[in-house]
Order: sequence, then structure tokens, then C-alpha cells
Amino acid sequence: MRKSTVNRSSQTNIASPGPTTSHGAGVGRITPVARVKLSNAVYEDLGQAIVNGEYPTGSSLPGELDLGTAYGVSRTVVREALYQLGACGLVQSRPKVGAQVLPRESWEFGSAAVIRWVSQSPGRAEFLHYVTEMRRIVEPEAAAMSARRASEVQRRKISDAMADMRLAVEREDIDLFKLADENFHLSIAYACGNPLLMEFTAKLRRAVTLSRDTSTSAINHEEIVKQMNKSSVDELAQLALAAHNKVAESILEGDEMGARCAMQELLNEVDHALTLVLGV
Amino acid sequence: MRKSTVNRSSQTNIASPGPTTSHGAGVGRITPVARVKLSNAVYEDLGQAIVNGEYPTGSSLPGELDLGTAYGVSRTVVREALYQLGACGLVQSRPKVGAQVLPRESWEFGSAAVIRWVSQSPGRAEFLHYVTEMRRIVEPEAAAMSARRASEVQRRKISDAMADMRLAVEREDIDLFKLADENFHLSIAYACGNPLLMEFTAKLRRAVTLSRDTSTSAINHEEIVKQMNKSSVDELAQLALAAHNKVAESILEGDEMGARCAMQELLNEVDHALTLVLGV
DNA sequence: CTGTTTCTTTTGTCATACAATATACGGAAA
DNA sequence: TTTCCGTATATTGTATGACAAAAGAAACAG
Repeated sequence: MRKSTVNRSSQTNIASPGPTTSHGAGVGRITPVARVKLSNAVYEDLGQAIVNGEYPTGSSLPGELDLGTAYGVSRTVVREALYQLGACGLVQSRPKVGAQVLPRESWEFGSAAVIRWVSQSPGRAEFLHYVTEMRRIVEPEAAAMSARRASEVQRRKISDAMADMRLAVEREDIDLFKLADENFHLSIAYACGNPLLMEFTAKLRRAVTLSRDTSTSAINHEEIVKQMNKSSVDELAQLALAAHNKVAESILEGDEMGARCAMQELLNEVDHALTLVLGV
Repeated sequence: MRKSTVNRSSQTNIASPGPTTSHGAGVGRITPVARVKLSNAVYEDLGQAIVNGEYPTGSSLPGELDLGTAYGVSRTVVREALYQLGACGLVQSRPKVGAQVLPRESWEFGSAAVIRWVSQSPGRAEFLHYVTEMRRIVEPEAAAMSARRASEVQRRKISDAMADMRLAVEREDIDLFKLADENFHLSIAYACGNPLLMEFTAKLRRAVTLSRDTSTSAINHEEIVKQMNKSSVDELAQLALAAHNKVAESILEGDEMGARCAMQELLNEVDHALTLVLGV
């Protein structure tokens, strides 16, 4: 059983009976009270734990009362958290048997929370592989649809993202590059005109970002450069910039086929780089 | 405010104060007790109501207490339902302001429940349009991937579904045809080897089925036959059969490109037929 | 050993109480 | 009159206790 407690303050809040009035000497709490709902905190922690595999499929979570004491919250809060987990398809509660972890097939991978948990779980590399495969299916089509249907405002956002990216390469600002990259792909998703495709693409994108940010293995840029047979980080950046630019230009020109192909090419590179980075 | 009550028994359970002991004259309850969790019943009803547009975006649902009396359940139950809705991105609760309906962009269209609600809502035709568009993107790829990666067992399931479909056309058994069609597409999804693609395809498929079954407008087969310039229902069925068969054969032969193209062609027909049926 | 009954544990539901919070109201100042 | 600010108030967030219902576990009879 997990023994972490949700952040209410930092005191030992195992079954603290009294009310939450910050009684006594200030127990070094940083945040004023950090007004997050306790249920959500428990929901997040349990969800991550399940996805991490700490509770195997078919096994039962500790009882509601036990979870309550473990997290230092009431049974009410635990139940509310469990109901949220149920809505994500992670668990199912039955009397006497408790909340059982459902098989992965019934997990809602479309849920933002599940994606977040999986992207930060030990199994994220495998997940990312599938995500990348999906991106190569949907993003080229999203680009093509954007080329056909993007509004004036949406086109502007795409070109704005490109401008940022160009600037980032110029200044060798990696953070700005990441941000521009994110905006680039998201603005294409938003321009495609299909809310389903939009949401799905955005979530795939989010999974990539989360996985990457979770990977503690310091990314060795030099190593990537070498493995991709490029002479310098700068050359790699220029390459990426060109690939993105081709996509943007095609979309702005309304060239469906061009946008599709350019995006395919771009994702080929991304896939390659990610493989090197994460060692899948 | 909605005034429907969840099915516990059929008595007028608006604000029945006492315990659930079926006091008084037997109020004609049919099901013994219908052991569904009340929270889930409320969750389903509220979810459908929100998706149906009965609570506009940004508006607040009635208070938890009011909802409780309206449904004849306790506040606890209402809260558990609201937490599930929150997990789907439909609402967000805040003190004093209540559970506000979030904009459609934050709805989790990947959630099975949301798909169910949308597919049965008045706006299902538009949704189905987007679903069809997505199918034309992902299913051809799923077919291609299946052609490359399907295991022996999975290939068998595909050919089994084809056999059923052939039988259905022979016997002019529409229900069997629907079942076989469902199995055909699902078995391809399962064979593709990517759980994300699998889940997504299955859900798109489910949305189609639900929308179709919800459409009360009796499907006029003759009309469809006429509009598609075919001479008879039988000819149309033979056509569908041939299209499916081509997909199946390509997959079984391991012909990626063939499978992709065959599926594209199949979906073109499906799209056309659906348009006629639902009058999009 | 097997089938049945009873027991016991855990969830499902209800009710109540209080704390925390955000809107709404009302009064004071400009 | 208008604006700003504090207070009032209604509603959610959390805790607790109680009981009914369900289902596995144990005890028992055959």
C-alpha cells in the first residue's frame, strides 16, 4: 500500500481528527493552503500509481477506509477520487471486493489524465512509440485538411509559430524552440476543422511533450548530432527549421498534397530523433 | 431544471425524506431493486442532458442539494456523479458558483461515455460527419498495419467475419450483416498492433453504430438504392460484400497498400450511404 | 468432500455538521 | 449618483457516523 499523503500542509496528517484550522506553530507550510481539492489530489496520486503498475490488473486497491487513513483524508474524499478513476476506466468498485484495477484495454487513453499518467510512467517509452505511430497517421492528414480549410486567423497563427521558431534557431534558444514547435503543431491541429482530429492531435502532442520532459536522462545533443550524421547542432536545427517551414508554406499556399508530404517527412525526422533520445 | 428521477423504483421519489424502505402500498415497482449504482444513473442522465444542450456552456447546473431532491437521491450521490462528469471534462465545480458546464473543447471526446452521449444527442449528425472523416483517416492505416502485423488468430477472426457477412448477404439477414460488419472492422482494429489506434478505431466504430441506432427515422432502403443508382437492394449488398472482401483478401495476403486502398474505397461507399441515410 | 447456511467485511447510500469560498448585498466615501 | 469595500449569505468542500446491501469467508450439515 502506498503511504504518501496528499499535500494539505506538511504536517503528519495521518488521521488528524481536528478541523483544518492551522493550529499551533506554523509548521513550515510554504503554500498558504494550496487550494486544491483533496479528492483531486488523491485521484492524481492513485491514478499515477495504478498506471505505474503499483496495483496490478485485477487486484483490488486498499479499502476506502484504509486509503482514507493512508492519505489522511475522509472516506468521502476517497470515494470521490475513486469515482473519477472509474470514469477513466481504471477501476471498478464492487461491494466487499473493493476497487479493482481494470485491464489496460478498458483504460480511456483518450482521457487527458490517463495520457498524463502514462506519459510519466515507467512504460512511457513504449507508449511514446505508439503515439509516434499515431502522429504519423493523423498529423499529415491534419496538415492537408488545414491547407484546405484554415481560416485567415489560423493561417496567421501558423506563420507566427514559424516566425518564433526561426527566431529560436537564430538565437539558439532551445526553450523558445520547444514552445514554437508546440504552437506550430497545435495551430495546425486547430486549423484542421475537425474537432475530433483537433483533440486527438493535441493529446498526442501533449503525450510527446510530457514523455520528453519526464525523461530524466539528460538529452545529449552532441550524441544525437553524431548519430544523425550531422556536423553540428546548428545544422540539425536548420534542418528541422526547413522541414517545418515546408509544411507551413504548403498549408499557407493551400497545397494539400504538399502539406501532407512535408508533414510526413517532418515526422520521419522527429521519429528518428526521438528514438535516439529515448533509446526505444 | 430536469425533473427526471433515477430508476430506483417507479414511485414519485421527489424529496422522499424517509429511508428507502418501501413504505406504504406497493407502488408498482417492476424491477426488484435494479441494482445499479445511483451515482451512475445520475451521471448518465446529467451527462446526456449536458451534451443535449439542456445546460448551455458556462451555465451552472442546479445546486447539489436541488439535484439531489430532483433525482430523489442524497447529496453524496449527486457529488459522486458530478465528479465523474468532471473527469470527462463536462463540468467543473467551484464553491458558491456550482458545477459549470465547460466549453465543448474541454470535453473528452475520447471518453466512451461522452461518445455515447454525443452519438445519441440531437447534434449526432454533425458529430457523425466528423467521425466519418476520422475513420477515413485511421481505418485505411489500420488495415495496412494489420496486413503487416496481424497474427494467425487475428487473421482468422477477420476471415470469420467475412464468412458471416457472406452468409448474411446470402440469407438477406440485415441483423447478421450489421453484426458481421461490426466484427469485421473491430477485428481489423484489434489486429493493427497499436493499442491507441485500436481503441480509437473501436470508438469511432461505436459512435457510428450508436448514431445509426438512435436515428429514429426509419431507414428507407429503397430510397438509398435509388439514390445510389443501383437496381436493387441485392446489388447494393453484393457491392458492399465485394468491397469488404477486397479489404480482407489484401490483409490476409499481407498486401499493405492493397489493404489501405481497399479500405479507402470501402469507406467512400459507407460515407455516401450514411449521408443518404442521415441526410447530413 | 460437497452443498448450504450464516457470518463478516466492505461498499453503497443517507444524513448532518462545519469550514472555505465566491457572489451579492449594503453602506461609506468621493 | 457612482465607486469602493466590508459583510452577509448561499453553496461547495470535507468530515463523521450510521445503516442497508452485497459478496466473499467461514462454519456447519449431509
